[in-house]
Amino acid sequence: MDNAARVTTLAGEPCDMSNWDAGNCPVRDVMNQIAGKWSTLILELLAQRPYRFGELRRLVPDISQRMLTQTLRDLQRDGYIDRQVFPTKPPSVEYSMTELGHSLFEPLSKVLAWAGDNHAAVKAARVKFDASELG
Amino acid sequence: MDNAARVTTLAGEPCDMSNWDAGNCPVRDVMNQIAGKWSTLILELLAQRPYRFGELRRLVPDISQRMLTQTLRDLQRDGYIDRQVFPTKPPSVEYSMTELGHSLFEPLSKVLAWAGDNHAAVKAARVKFDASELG
DNA sequence: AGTGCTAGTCTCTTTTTGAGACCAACAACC
DNA sequence: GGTTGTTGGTCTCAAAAAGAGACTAGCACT
Repeated sequence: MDNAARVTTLAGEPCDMSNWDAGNCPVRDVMNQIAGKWSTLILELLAQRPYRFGELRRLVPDISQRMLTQTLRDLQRDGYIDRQVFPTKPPSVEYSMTELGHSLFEPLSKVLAWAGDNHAAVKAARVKFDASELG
Repeated sequence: MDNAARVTTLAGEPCDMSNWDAGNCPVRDVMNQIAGKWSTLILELLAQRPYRFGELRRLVPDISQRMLTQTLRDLQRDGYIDRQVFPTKPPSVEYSMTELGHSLFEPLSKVLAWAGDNHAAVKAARVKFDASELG
C-alpha cells in the first residue's frame, strides 16, 4: 500500500518489494551466494584454471577446511563449478569452472578490477570516516 | 616456498597469497564490504536516487533496523554513500550515493543484471544438485 | 612400524545476525 | 492536556554462522 512498493531495478527487471524474499528476488537469490566471504576468492582462482582441494587450501591460507568445503559445495550447487573425483591413491578431487561460472565471472571480474583500481580511495575514505568519528 | 605462492589476478594486480590478509589484498578488502547480505540491495536502491532511513527500511521489509543502520554505516565508511541530517522535527536523515559509489555500481550493476538474466539457470542447477544428493 | 598424503567430517568456541523492546523530541488529534 | 504517531536510531538477548583444531580411512613411501 506504499506508493513506492514497486521499484524497477537497474537490471531492468521489476522487483516486487512487498514480496521480497530470498527466493523471489533474483538479485538476492544469486548474490547471497556470490557474496560469501570466500566465494569471490575461489571463483577468481578457478577462473584461471582447475585446482584441487589441497591446492585451494594452500592458496587461501586463512580459510578453514570446513569453510572451503562448504564454499565449494555451495558454488557447485549453484552450477558455477564442477567437482570431479579421480580414483588415484589417495583419491584426488579437482574443481573447475563451468560455462555458467565463466559467464558470471565475466561481469564479476570487472568488479574485482574496480576493487584493485580503487582500493586506495576506499582506504582513504575509511581513514577520513574514522577520524571524524573520534571528534 | 610453494611454487604457486604468487598468483596474478584477473584484475591485473599481482596478489601475494603468502601474505594474504583482508587489509593487504584489494579484492578481499573491498569485496568483504560489498559482499554483505544487504549491501548490494542498498546500493541498488541508492543508485537510483537518495532515500531516507525509514524509506529504505520499508523498501527492504525483512532487514532489521540494526542491520540497516550497520550496513549504511559500513557503506558510508568505505565512501560509497553520503549521510546527511536535516534538522526537521523529528530530524530526518538522507542517504545518497557518492561518485565513488556510482563508479563502483557501474560494474556491479552488470553482475546484478547477470543475476536477473541467469536466475533460472542457477535455480535449475540447484534442483539438479539436490536431486543427485538424494540418490 | 612409523610417517605422510588425500579430502573431508565432527565438535567446540567465538563472532555475526536477527527479533524486538526501548529512547527523546516534537506534531497532530481529540 | 493527554494520547498517539513519527523520526532514526541503540540495547539486550537468542539464534545462526563461522573459525580452530582434532579426528578419520586407505594407501605409499621409508
